[in-house]
Amino acid sequence: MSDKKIITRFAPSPTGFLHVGGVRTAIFSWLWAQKNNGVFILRIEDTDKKREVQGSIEHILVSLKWLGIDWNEGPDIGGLHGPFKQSERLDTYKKYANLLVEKGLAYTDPYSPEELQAFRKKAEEEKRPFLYRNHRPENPPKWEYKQDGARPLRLKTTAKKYKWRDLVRGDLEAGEEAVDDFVLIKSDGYPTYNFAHVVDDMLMEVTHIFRADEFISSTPNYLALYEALGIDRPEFVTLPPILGETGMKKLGKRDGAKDILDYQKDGYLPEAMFNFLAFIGWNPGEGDNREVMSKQEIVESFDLKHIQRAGAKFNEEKLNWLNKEHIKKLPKKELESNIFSFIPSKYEKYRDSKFVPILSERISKWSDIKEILDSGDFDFFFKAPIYEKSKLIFRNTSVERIKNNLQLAKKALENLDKNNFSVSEIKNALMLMADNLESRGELLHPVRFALSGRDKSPDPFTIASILGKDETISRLQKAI
RNA sequence: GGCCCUGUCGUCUAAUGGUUAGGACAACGGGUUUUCAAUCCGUUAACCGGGGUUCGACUCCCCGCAGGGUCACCA
Repeated sequence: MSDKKIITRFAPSPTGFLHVGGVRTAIFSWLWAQKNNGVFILRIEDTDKKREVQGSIEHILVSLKWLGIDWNEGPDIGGLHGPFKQSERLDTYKKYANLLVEKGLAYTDPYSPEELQAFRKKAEEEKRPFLYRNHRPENPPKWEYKQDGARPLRLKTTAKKYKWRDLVRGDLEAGEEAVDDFVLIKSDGYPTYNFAHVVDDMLMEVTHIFRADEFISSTPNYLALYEALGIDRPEFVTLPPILGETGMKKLGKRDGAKDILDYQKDGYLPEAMFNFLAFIGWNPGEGDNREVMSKQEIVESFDLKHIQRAGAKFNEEKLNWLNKEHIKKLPKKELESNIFSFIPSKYEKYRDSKFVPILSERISKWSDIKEILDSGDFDFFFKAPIYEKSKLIFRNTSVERIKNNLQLAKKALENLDKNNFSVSEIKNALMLMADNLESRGELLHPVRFALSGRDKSPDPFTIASILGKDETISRLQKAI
């Protein structure tokens, strides 16, 4: 590789939200730029006025920022290679379109949409690929650029095989059926993606193009355009598809490709999301078994060599696990403030440091907190439990004995300092008692049940500590 | 149908001719001072098939098979 500055880009179209596939592409491009001290450009491909969705540019910027993906040049901050919205670059496309017309490499499409459709239908019926160049007009009208109602402009291609190198897939080639006279400028005066991205990547000096593998089949067309414009090819880095969890098909909106910001709402950590997405189609390889990695560690380890070729299924279970791992790494303060902010206001009473440990070990994402509290499993902390006598009994210990054991426990706890009613103090006191008995369970189980009134709950020491000395003693007395 | 891509445990993957095919998630079993959770330990589980090349193939070649992509005035 030369000492040329590495420049990558992410070029979404503002047609809605960013889903995991798009973000993954952004992450890989970003990583490669970071890794090489290069430049990462954000470009908005708003050439399809019909599909454009209001507000989606802002939404995209917010999504990337949430994940900690920043750009050196982009629509909001400008930069050397601007403007960064294709709708603001129409003169540029027009200029290069004219250049191709002058060279005799582009021509006007004289057909109506209906005529085209008929050609296409015929090809399909004959089970042949549709090739526009089979219908190339003899004497096309002179091309006229108009904002609207013009004739489309097409590239005049040569039917030939193309070969190229992909940094992930290796040497690729395609038959001449893969090349066709595609549209450069649409009848509304806007360029197509196929034309605009090639011109822009050239002018923005992009060195590496990261994109998903559905673009492999159109690469010969791009190669034809590079030739026509007389420019060098950039490097191609093809990413494997992300597949839906159910099938083999590419993850689309239908089978759950969510807005990446939905994961923020669900309470996933951006670092975990980044980590997870970076590992869809990449890993550090070479016996490096790390999976829980910080963004910085990923940047340092990132390479093109270990980008996968085969598609990978989106596995939410693993995402949950990974998110939990990242939660565990959070500093105490940050853990607490996150948990507090995800406790719904009607459960405000639970916004207390005492609840942080028992909540944090039971969740894999912040939104699980609401589920736990909604389930009522923790209600007993603020509501006196109602006992079902049979559940107080431990195995086949007699009622008398249980009562006696509860008395013992109560006595042990009464001796503790009210102001130092900590988990470890309580544990010491109760264990001392329990160890004198036949089994620890015959003391610990009734105590836990007396405090919680539930089959399942955190351990008795933790509950007692949260309830405080007075409430603990009172519940024990009630149970007795 | 043409062109093209892909193929290791259920899932994500390591391995670049020589390993008892390794790790992680999930599942299952057990331990950890009673239950849940957490944690620790362990178990089950894979090279798509068939031919070659080679002393030796998950790794290289060929032929199949299966899955996917693409054939837009969408990106």
